[in-house]
Amino acid sequence: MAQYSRLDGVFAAVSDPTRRAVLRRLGTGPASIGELAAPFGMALPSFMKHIGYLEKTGLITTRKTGRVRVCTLERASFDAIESWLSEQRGIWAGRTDRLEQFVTAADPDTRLDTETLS
Amino acid sequence: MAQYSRLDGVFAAVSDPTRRAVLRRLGTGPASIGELAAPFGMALPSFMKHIGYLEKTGLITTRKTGRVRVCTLERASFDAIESWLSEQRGIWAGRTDRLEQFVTAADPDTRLDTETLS
DNA sequence: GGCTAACTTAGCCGCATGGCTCAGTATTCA
DNA sequence: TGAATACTGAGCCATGCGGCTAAGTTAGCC
Repeated sequence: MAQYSRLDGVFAAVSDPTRRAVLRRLGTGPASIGELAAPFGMALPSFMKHIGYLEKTGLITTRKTGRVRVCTLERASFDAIESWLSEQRGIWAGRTDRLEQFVTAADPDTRLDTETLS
Repeated sequence: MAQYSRLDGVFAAVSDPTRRAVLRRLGTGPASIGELAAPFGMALPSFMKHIGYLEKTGLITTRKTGRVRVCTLERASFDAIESWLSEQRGIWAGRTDRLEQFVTAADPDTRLDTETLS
């Protein structure tokens, strides 16, 4: 059991203030590592871990051009959170059937997470 | 500042599949610790840690009656997630001013210049 | 070629998380 | 009263996170 859901990673990634700040900045457009790291009084390797985490969970993508790595926000990955919220709210409303739309339309991980409980 | 910490905790709490399952179950109504723990092949003290975490972050409240502790979902605490999503989407849309209502104590990174997109 | 900028890799450290067991406490029930 | 139920507390352990430094690599420029 304990199947890993995409949600695990997404929520964990978003639980850190540094990473949320990065996501916020990337919401305005792509940026390089150095540019993103500048506002934080943090060693670059430390900052890179955050970037690596965000990329691993699919919240951002990166591409290296020359010696500069550019990060781009992946807006679609936020849908997992939205879906989860909708699911939860659907349960509160007492109509689980309704959210089948969201869940089945989402990625396999979300489905897995759903059937973990029942 | 320091209004983050709530989001930190909420997202961290929600990043665990066991805890999400608990939240889902509690969405249908209050339940005792034992009742909640039953579906998981987990020692009770381990499970209690999850409950403690959920309570600490305000996602649930608990009350002990006799020897049974009953847990209740605190729906309002989900608003923090909703607000954060709204903020993020607001940034994508290029209008930060609008979401000032939600995020009052945001940090300096929230500001951005209106350029691309409407 | 040689210098600098922009990462990148390797490795260390302290603390928190998520699991466990082995008791202990407090109700409830026969 | 005594046993069973339902937690609760203490403490151990492995892993992972978030920070650091030091050294290496690659690209761009004079």
